[in-house]
Amino acid sequence: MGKSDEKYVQAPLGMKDIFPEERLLWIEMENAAREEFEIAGYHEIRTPVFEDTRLFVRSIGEATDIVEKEMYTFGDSAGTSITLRPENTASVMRAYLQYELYKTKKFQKFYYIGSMFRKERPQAGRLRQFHQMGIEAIGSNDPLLDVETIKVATRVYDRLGLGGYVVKINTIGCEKCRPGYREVLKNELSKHKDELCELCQARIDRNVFRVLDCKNKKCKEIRKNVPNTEDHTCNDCLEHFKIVKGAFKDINLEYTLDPHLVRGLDYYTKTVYEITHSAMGARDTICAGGRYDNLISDIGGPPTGAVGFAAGMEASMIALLKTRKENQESKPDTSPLAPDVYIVSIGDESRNYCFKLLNQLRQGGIKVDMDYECRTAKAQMKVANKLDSRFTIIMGTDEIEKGVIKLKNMHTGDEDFSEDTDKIIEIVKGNN
RNA sequence: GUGGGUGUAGCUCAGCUGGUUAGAGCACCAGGUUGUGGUCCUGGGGGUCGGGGGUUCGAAUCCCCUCACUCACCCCA
Repeated sequence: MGKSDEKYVQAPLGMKDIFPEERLLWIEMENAAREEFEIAGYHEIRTPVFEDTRLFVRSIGEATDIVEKEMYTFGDSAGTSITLRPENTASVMRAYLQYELYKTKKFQKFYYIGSMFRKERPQAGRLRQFHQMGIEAIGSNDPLLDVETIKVATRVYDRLGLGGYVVKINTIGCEKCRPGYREVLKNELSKHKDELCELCQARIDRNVFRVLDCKNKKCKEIRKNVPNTEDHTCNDCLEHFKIVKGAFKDINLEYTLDPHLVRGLDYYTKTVYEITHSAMGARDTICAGGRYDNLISDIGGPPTGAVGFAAGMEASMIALLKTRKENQESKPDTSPLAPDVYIVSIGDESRNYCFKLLNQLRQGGIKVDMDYECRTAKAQMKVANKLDSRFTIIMGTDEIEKGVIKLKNMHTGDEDFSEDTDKIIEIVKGNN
């Protein structure tokens, strides 16, 4: 079969397979996240991978690129429009609302880890099916929670040994002061419209805040003379932000104030933040989040303060791999995928005997495998070596007749005989 | 959606301005060692040179189309 064969099918664009070796890193990252999340009192919620399309349109915002052109939207047989989740926050809020969790316990903490879907052109660390892990603290306006969520994210990275990340924070105001600032920005920038890059000219009407983080030189020049976010933020938001900054100091967490930091999703209010990593290059955000006090009311619930983040797992992994490579971390002596024992069967007549032994050893908790290709003893030994098996058991007619098991230590080359399977299990387990 | 780059063996890649049966390293398989790995030696299998069309006596090489992958932009994690 060739790649031109009409039967040949490959994974759709932007979809990736993760094989056992790479999966080890995923497990490591997931475990680090789970442990830190649980330590901070966040518990896992698993929401459906698809939702009613309206949920995302209302929460993320109609005019965002995600909703306009990046969602995987289908009609089901009943004619309702469903969409593969492009992010998880909306779903968590929907669940909070749907089960009226606020009635029994207003304040709740959740975390999630899972696949998200966005139909965009894939590139480094960005796929159409990608993975995010994140936390949400729902039901409180406490600024301390803004900082808590950031601290939890950094603890996950610290646990993984990812150094060199930068925490950036900003406030984007609330529904009271944000519209006013939007108008001021529009007016100011319109005066220099001709000097702005083509993209920013469009952004003035579309999403004026985006001009603030444009990388174009001229745009950077122009916005220097534009009033700052904080000048147009209401007292409420300023006070909130002040407490946030103070809390950073209290727990010795470093941050960079980035007045140009904006968010692309409509639901953010007040504090927004990003964690970036230099190993990434052009697109350096590995984690982003903020407060979204209006999201729940936007989808029909009571006014409810909430804050959280989403970390891109592929992006985080690229950063992690790069720093590990730079630090030249030594590889473990034994492969985590290696079996403890590989059974070499000599002669077809011994195979059933070996299969029985294999199952006895597995019953005893030993990671053990054998040859299923009826290969020569030499070939089986090679496989054992390749798998990095610590032991081999060599069984031929001699051993079976004598009623013994021949155990070979692959590191030392020593061979031992034993009549007792339990003794074998003991030896293997004692040699970790 | 826009722009650039790349498609030759399972993997990483050679293959000069078109010239005989398309190569290397690694990996794989077998033998050397008739029941024993990691080193070494010997041999072997595997490619319609992404696909289609064109130019030519002759195309992996030049031209066109197409597909795939990849990087960047937009946007976002």
